[in-house]
Amino acid sequence: MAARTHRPRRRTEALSRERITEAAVELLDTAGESGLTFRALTERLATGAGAIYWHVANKGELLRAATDAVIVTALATPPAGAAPRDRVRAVALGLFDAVEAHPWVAAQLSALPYQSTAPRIFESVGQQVKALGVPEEHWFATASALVEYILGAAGQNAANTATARALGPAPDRGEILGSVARAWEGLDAEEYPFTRAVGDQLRAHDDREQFLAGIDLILAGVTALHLQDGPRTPREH
Amino acid sequence: MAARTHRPRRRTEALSRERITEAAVELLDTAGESGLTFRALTERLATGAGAIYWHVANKGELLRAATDAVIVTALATPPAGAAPRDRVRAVALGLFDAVEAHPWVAAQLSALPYQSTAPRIFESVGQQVKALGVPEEHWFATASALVEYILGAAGQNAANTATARALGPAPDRGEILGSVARAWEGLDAEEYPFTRAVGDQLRAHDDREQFLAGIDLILAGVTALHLQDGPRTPREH
DNA sequence: ACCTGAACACCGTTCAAGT
DNA sequence: ACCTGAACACCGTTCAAGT
Repeated sequence: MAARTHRPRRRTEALSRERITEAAVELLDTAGESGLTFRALTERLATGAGAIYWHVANKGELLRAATDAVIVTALATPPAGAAPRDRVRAVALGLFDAVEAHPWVAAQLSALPYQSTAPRIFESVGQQVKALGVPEEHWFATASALVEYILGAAGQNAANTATARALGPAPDRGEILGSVARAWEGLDAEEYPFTRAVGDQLRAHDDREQFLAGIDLILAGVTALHLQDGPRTPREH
Repeated sequence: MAARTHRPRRRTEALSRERITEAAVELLDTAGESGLTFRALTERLATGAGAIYWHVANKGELLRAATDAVIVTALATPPAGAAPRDRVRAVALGLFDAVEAHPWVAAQLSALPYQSTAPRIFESVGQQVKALGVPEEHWFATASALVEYILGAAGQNAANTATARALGPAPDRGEILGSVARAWEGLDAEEYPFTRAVGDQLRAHDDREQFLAGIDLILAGVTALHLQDGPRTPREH
C-alpha cells in the first residue's frame, strides 16, 4: 500500500513455517485431505520442494501444524461471564463448528493422542469441569469423557459433511441428512429394526442442537453422580 | 489333514474377496495403516495386482471391508440375559476392545459416516437404548450420543496405543500412560494448569474402567432426563 | 542460512495378454 | 471368468548445487 514501507513485497515474501501452514490449511479446506501434496504446495508458494522441507520436517508435521492452527483459533476466545455449564457448551460448540468447517481435522485429532493439540482441548474443557464444581478426584475422568464425546461427535458430523460434499458441491443440511436417510431406508428391516424406526428422527434433527443435547446428557450425569450434595457452582465473587 | 479331501490344496486356494480382506486385516494389524499396500498384498497372496482388483474395486473399498469384518466380529455375540444397562456396557466394551486390538479401525470408523459399518454399531447400541425404556422420541439422540462417545473414546485410546507402539515394541499399559504423563509434565504450567493438575490421575487410571465410567455418566444423564418418572426397565416377562 | 529443481524410491491403478 | 505382471501417473523425500 504505502510506497515507503520497508517490508518485502508480496511476491517475494519470505517463506516461513506460518505461511506454509496457512497454505496447507487452505489446500486442505478446498481440496480435502488428498489435495494436500507437496507439488500443490510448491506451486501455490512458488517455490521448490526443498524449500518447504527446510521449514517443516515432513508431511506429518505439516498436518499437525495445520490441525493445531485450526484448534488454537477455535479455542482463542475463552467463554467468559456465563455460567460454567454454558461455558462448557460454548467450548464444545466452538470445537464442533471448527471441525465442521475443516472436516479434515477430525481424522488428525483422532490420529494424534494426548499430545500436541489434544492437551489444548483437554485443558479448555477441563477448566470448565473444575468451574462446574466437580470434586477433584473426578476431574480427569469427567474431562476425558467430555473430550471424547466432543471429538467423536464432531468426527461423525465431519464425515457426514465430507461424504455429502463428495456427492455434489455445496449441499445444504437437508440434502446431507436426506442422503443418509435414503441409505438407511435401504437397510434390511429384519436386521436393522431400530435404525429403520428412527429414520424420521434422523431427517428432522438439527446437528448442533443434538450435539448440545449429548453434552447436556453428560452434564446431567455429572450432576447426578458427582454434584449430588455439593454446590452446583463455585461462588462467583 | 485327511488325504481324501476334495478341497483344493492350500497353495492354490482360489482368491476371493474374503481371503483378500482377511489378508488385509492381518497386514493392518501387524504393519499398521501404512503397511497395507497392494505390493505387500500381492506378495502375501502370491498373485498379481490385477487379480486383487478383480475382486475389490480399490483400496478404499478394501479398507471398508476390513473395518466391517472387525466390527461384525465385535458385535457377533449379542449380550443376552443381563439387565439393559449392563448390555449397553457390554456392547460398548466389545467395541472398545476391538478398536484397541485393531487400532487402524478408529480412523476408518470416523472416515465413514452413517453408512456401511456405522449402522451396525448404531443398531446394536440402539436396541439397548430401546430396552432401557427410553421414550421413543429420544431414541435417536440417545443412541447417537452413546455411539459418538464410544467411537471418540475408542479412537483416543487407539491413538495412544498406536503412538506407544511406535516408540517401542509391545509396551504395556503402564509404559503407554507413563509416556503420555511425561509429555504432560513438559507442558507450560501457566498455560496448562488443569492438565498438569490431573497428571497423577492420568497415570493411575484404567482405560477400560474409565471408558465404562463415561458410559455410566451418559446413562445417568439418560436416567435423570428421560427416565425420571417412567419405568426404569421394561417388564421382563 | 535459505532456496532450487532434478532425481529416487514407492505407491495405487490400469490394461493388454494369457489361461 | 479369472489371473499375470509390466507400465503409467503420481507422490513424499533427498540432495547436490546454487545464492
